[in-house]
Amino acid sequence: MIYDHKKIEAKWREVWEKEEIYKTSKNPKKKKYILDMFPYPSGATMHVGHLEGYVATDILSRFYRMRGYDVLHPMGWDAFGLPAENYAIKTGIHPDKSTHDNIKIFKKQLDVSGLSYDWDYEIDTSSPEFYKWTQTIFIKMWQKGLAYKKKAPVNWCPKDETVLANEQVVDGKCERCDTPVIQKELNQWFLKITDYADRLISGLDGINWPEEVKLQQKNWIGRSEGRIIKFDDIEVFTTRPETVNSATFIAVAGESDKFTGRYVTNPATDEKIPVWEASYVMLDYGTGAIMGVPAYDERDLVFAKKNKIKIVKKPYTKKLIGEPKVNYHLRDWLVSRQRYWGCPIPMVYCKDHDWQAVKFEELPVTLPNDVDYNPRGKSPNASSKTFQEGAKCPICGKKAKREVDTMDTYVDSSWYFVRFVDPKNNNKIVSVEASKKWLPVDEYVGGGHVVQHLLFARFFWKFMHDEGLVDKSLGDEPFLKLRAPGWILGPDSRKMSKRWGNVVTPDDIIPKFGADTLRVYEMFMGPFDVVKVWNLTGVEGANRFLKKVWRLFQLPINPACAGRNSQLSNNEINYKLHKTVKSVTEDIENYKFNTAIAKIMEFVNVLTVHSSQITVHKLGILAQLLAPFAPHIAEELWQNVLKQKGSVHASEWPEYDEKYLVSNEMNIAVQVNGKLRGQITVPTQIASDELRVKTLAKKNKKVAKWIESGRIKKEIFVPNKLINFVV
RNA sequence: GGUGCGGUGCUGGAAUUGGUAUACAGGUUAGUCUCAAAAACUAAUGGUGGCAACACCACGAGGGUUCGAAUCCCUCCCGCACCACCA
Repeated sequence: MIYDHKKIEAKWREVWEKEEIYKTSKNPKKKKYILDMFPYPSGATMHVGHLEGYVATDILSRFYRMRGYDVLHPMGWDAFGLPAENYAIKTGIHPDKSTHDNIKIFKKQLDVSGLSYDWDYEIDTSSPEFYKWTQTIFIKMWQKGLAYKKKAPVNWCPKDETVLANEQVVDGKCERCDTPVIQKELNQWFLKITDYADRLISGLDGINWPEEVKLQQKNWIGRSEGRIIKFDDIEVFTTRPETVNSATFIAVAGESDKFTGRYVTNPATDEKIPVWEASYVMLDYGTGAIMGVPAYDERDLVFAKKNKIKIVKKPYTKKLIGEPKVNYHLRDWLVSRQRYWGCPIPMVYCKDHDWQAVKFEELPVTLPNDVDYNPRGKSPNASSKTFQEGAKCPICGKKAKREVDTMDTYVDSSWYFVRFVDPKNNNKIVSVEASKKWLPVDEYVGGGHVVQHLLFARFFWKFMHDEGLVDKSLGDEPFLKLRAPGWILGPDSRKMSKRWGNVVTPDDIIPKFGADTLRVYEMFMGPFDVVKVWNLTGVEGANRFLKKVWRLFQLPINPACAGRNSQLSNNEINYKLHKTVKSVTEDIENYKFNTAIAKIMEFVNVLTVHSSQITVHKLGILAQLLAPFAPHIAEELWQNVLKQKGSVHASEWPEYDEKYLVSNEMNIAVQVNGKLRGQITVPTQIASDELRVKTLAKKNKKVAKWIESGRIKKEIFVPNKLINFVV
């Protein structure tokens, strides 16, 4: 029988679905919530890079299930967003239709990859059942004063005709279309994330995240401690108040560098100093004005020299003046979007009562279908004839006007992981029981570069936690552990893109090699978190490995002749078996999937060479170790070749026994002056006996040659490992 | 400019509580099988010298600590990522 991945994979996926082996426990005892960052179902198909993280969480989910954990491993769709709307403008196809068509394709791709999601927990942020609760949370924030509307200069993209958050402006350009962003005064809704700035920093200490991602969060928040000092009516912010007596000018934010003609008093010296406009001072940081201290600050020095301002260097003052103040780079989050395909902001405007929230029982405020979503500088919802129907002030009951803007899609992804634990609850965002059963997220996998998503999601969680919307006992961080897969580059070492024609999709690989090969290759490519280059010969290598495993299982099993035509004793092979189980277990826990596979390969090689040692027991363990990585072939081998009862994925993960991890003999390295000169093999019992090892080592011919000429000055003995003679 | 991460065979990478460098793959070469090819299998594969035993040299470069350094410290070079007039 040859390895026919097509037959095997389709067959087992059908069986798994019928037998519902991935259904989530209703009553978890030992829980693990394992989560991917959910995808935006775009028109471009998923490529092998997207799959990397999904395979990793699938391996973890299968592994922890086998270890007796109750696992929640859901998947859903970040379905609102600009691309679907832009597509609609171009083609006339409604975003709801194109998005859901895409979801079907994505889901199919995930399925053929053998991913063990429980689709009963699927969510879709564009469904009224979901966004009803997005609106609920928005209103709860408004009630707490955390959502407010104000006129503000905002970043405006003239091409997309929408405002952008600071985070969506890259080098002064729109992150989506690269159009230069302009400033425009508009009335906008903001969320007061700045109230949480300090907690968003301090919370990082207790969570298991990559240091670089934590650092990015800290930089983004950009906390700096300093003082506000008054120079007459001009306030400046400084982090070095002790240098105020050396301040020789004031600079306020301006377009070009020029003297204003004004002078103000330096409160530390009582001297009159000039007020300048300077382009290097930013309007929206601190007070928009600085004190110029050319003696201690490089940029101030450059400015002073250029404009012939005097430079004075005095020792620091001991007495600090001004008021202590903490400044942040982080701004309040602008969430209004003048767009259609998003969650409507559930607010109404009443002439007498200003902005009011729609009553909870009237939610959701649904997106109208009768809109013209061509951009005309205002929200498409304003063009709907039905959208304003029934809008009334919750206080006086008179007719009111609905907010026509929608929310930034980052709002949806800021709390979706909460909804996943109780996705069908019609009465609450999430029930207390469900939140206590599963939250917080234990393993979160996705791009570490998404600073904003992680910051916003932590902010929402902290709010929900403070308000008791999720149980307070769950702590105030939502993602206990985070790991980010490294990019997979195309075969030409460039980022996969249509433009380069170097996109590799699962459909390019699975029909020919199978999902198991794809999964094994992706995990074997290199360390999970580093950038890797796609290489087809590597895929063939992974396929060769699975074929080799297949052939190994076809060999006759005959325990009676074990040890007869093999140089390996039972003890030795048990040592290798148990060591493999130990390392694979530890490697999976630590996301070291590449070395886990390498160790399985080593064991396969051992069994292939010493085929007389093959037993059902050993092959069974091998199939189990392989199961998280290559679920289909493992199942076929487990059930059909080894005739085991039930699914390998429902079997109990093998335990290793410490007693087998001690072999009979040990290799001791012998060094002379730190250089390896020989090796001796000694019985394990004496491997830590310095005197006996020393005696044996000196007798070794190769070693003797190097020590005969001189007297041994020193001997260093590391038990079980090595002995070093210094001559 | 700042901060962080990294640099190991022909290639991807193992090895980091200091203790036998190059696990596991990929590639290449030779061989077996075949009319031939593919597949599969076997062997070799860091460099230099040597028939060989063996020796010396190699973990970006240089230095240091140590009996012993890919691993720790210092200086420099290179690459990647994020932030960037942040007062």
